[in-house]
Amino acid sequence: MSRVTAQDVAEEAGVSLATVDRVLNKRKGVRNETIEKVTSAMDRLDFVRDQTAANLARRRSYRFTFIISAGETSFFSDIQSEIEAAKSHVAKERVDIQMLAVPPLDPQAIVNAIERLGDDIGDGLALVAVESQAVRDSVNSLRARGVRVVTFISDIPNSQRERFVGIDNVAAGRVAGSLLKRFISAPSGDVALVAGSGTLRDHCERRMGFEQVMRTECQHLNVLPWIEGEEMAGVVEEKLSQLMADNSNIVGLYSLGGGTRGVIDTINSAKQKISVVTTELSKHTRAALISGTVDAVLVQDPGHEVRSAVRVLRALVDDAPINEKQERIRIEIFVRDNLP
Amino acid sequence: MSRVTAQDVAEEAGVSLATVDRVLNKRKGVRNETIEKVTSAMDRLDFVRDQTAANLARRRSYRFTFIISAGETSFFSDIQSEIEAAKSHVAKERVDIQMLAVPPLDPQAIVNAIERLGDDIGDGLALVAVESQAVRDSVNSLRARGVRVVTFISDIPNSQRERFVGIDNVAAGRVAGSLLKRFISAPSGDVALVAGSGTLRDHCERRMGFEQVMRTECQHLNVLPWIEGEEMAGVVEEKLSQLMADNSNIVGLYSLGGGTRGVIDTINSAKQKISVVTTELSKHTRAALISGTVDAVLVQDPGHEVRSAVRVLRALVDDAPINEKQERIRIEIFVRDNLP
DNA sequence: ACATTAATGATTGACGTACTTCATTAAATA
DNA sequence: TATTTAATGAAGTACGTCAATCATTAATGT
Repeated sequence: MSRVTAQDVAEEAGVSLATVDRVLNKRKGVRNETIEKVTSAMDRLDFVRDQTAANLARRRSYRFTFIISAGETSFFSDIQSEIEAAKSHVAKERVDIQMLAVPPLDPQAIVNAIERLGDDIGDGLALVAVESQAVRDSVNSLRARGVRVVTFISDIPNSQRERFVGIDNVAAGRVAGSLLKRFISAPSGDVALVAGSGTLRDHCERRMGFEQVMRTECQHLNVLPWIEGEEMAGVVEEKLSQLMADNSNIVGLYSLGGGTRGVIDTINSAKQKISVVTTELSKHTRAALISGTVDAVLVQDPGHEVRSAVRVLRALVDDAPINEKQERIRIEIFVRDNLP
Repeated sequence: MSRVTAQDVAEEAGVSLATVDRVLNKRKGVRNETIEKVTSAMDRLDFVRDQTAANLARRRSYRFTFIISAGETSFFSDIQSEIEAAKSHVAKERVDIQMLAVPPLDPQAIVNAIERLGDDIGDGLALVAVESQAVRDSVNSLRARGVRVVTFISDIPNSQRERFVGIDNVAAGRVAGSLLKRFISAPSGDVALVAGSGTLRDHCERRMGFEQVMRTECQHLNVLPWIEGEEMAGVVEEKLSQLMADNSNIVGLYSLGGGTRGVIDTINSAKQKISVVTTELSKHTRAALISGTVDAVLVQDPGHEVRSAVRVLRALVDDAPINEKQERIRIEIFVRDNLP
C-alpha cells in the first residue's frame, strides 16, 4: 500500500505528469475540462501532495526575524530562550530564525531595527509591537514589500499585520477580576492594582478588563488607584508597602505586570491576609503560590507563543490554512496544584 | 547564503560524500579518527541534516493507530474529531493515522482490537488504556515486536508503554480542591462529589487528589460520600437531587467525570447557592460558566493531546529528542472570562 | 612479502515534486 | 486551406539525502 504520487494521478486521469503539475501548481494553459479530470482523479485516489518532496524541489527555505523588546523581566528572557530553542528545532526543516532584541518602550528603536535589517529580514517578521504611528508605518511598508508580519505578545490592531499571536489582555484582566471576586470572602473592602506602566497597551487592557468586572459585579469591593511600578521590584515594594500601611482595609490585589517580586515581598512582610492574583510564572511567583502568598497566577505560555508565531508565519508564506484551535493562545491559570 | 549540505561537509573534512554518509547514519566501517574529522567539520560548518530530504530518500512513512474507548461523552467525540483533523493535517508529511473505537471499560475489547490489527497496527499505537493485566500483556508484546506505544488520556503505569500523554489526574483533583477551598466563603459545610465510575483510574485519581486537599487544608469542610453517575446525566440528576434535598448544608460540589449535564440541571433547579467545579468543556458547561452556575471547569485539551501523541510517536520512531515542555499536557482552568 | 581484512572513494539510482524546454496535437481564426 | 493560438505531452534536470555497489588504498596478520 504505497503512497499515491502525482504520476499515479496522471495515469488515472489519462493525462501527462506535466499536466498534473500544471493543475497542482495552478499554472495557466490548461482547459477547465482537463482541470476537472485531474482534480477528480486526485479525489478518487486520495492524493495528497508530499510537502516534504515539494519543499525540497522548490528549494524553499524560510527566513524569519523576531524583534522583541528586551524588558528585563523573566518573561522576556523566557521568550528569548524559547526562540533559541525553536531556532535549533526548526533548522532541520529549512527554517532559519534570527532574533533581535531592542530596548523596551521605544518605537523608534523598532523602526530603526527594521530599517537596518532591510531585506535581511527575510520572509516574515514577528514583532513585539509598541503603539506608535512610526511602527505602524514601518509594518505597513514591510507588508507592501511582501514580508509577512505578525505581531507578537503585544498588538497594533490597526496596522496591516496579518495576525496577532498572543492573548486577549482584556480577557486576562477579567479573569483576574472574576477570580478575585470569588476568592475574597470578606463582605467588603479595597482592592489594590499594581501595574508596570500606563504606556503599555497590554497593561492598560488588563486593567480595563479587571475594572469591568469589579464595577459590574463587585459593588462590595472598591478598586484603589493603580500603582505604577515601572516594572521594578524596588519601586513596587516602596509604593505598595506605603499603600498598605495607610490602608488596613485591603482584601485583594491584582498585579498585572512586571515587578511582581516586589508585590510578593511586600505582602510576605505584611500581616494582613489578602487574596492575590499576579502575572508571569517565575521562581518567585511559583514559590509564592506554593507558600500561599499568591492565590493564582495568570500566564501566557512563551513556548507556545513562539512556536505558534513560527507556524503561523510559515503558513502565511505557504498560503496554507492555519489551524485556529492550535494557534489560539490561552490565558492559563495556575494555582499551587497545577504548576508545571 | 545557501544551505550547508553533506557534500560541503565532505569537502571541509577532506573525505568523500560516502564517508560523511557513513558517519551521519552511524554505519560501521569508519575509523574513529575519521569520524572525528567529519563531526568537527560538521560543527565548523553548522551542518544540520535536512530531514525533508532524508525522509524522502528513506522512503520513510509513519503509520500510527489510535485505539480509543468510545464513551458517549462529548470529550470522546472531541477526541475523535481531533484525531480526524490531525489525520488530514499530517497526511502531507507521510504520516498515516487510523483510529479504532472500542467499547468503554472493556479491557478485552482492547486486547481483541490489537490482536485483530496484527501488523496493520503500524509503527506506533496511542491507546486509551484500561487497567487490566491482559492489556498490560498486550502492550508489552507490542513493544517486544518493536511497535512504539504511548498511553493516551488514561495510563497503565507499570506496563512497557514508553510515555503517557495526558494530564496528572491527582493534580487535577487537587486543583479542584484548592479552587473550591478558595471559592467557598461559608465558614463550614458539606461538599458533594460526583464521579462517573469507580473503575476508572482517572476518576479515582482525581478523587484522591481532591480529598488530599480537603482533608489537609479544609477541616471546616466535610466531603460527602461520592455519587457514582455512570457517566449518565439522568442518573446523576436523580441521585444528586436526592442528596441535595436531604442535605441543605451543601456549599460546594466537584464533578470529576461524565454526566456533568445532570449536575448542572440539578443545581439550576435548586435554590441553594453553591460553589461548583466541573470537568470537560461542552456547550453545557460553557453555558453554566457564563450563567454563573459553575465557577470553574478543569479541562484537558483534546487537540493538544492528539497532536502531542502524534509528535511523540514520531519522535520515538525517529529516535529523536522530545520537547518536554511542548509535550506536557496542562490542566487548564476555565472561568467565564477565559473561555476559548 | 603476500594474503586478508578494514577503511575509504567514486559512482549511481532512487525518493516525489517543481519547473523548464521543446515538440506535438487540437482548436480557433483569418 | 493556411495560419495562428492554445493545450498537452515527453523528457530531462534539480533538490539533499539514503543506500548499495564496486574499486581502491591502507592496515593487519601470517
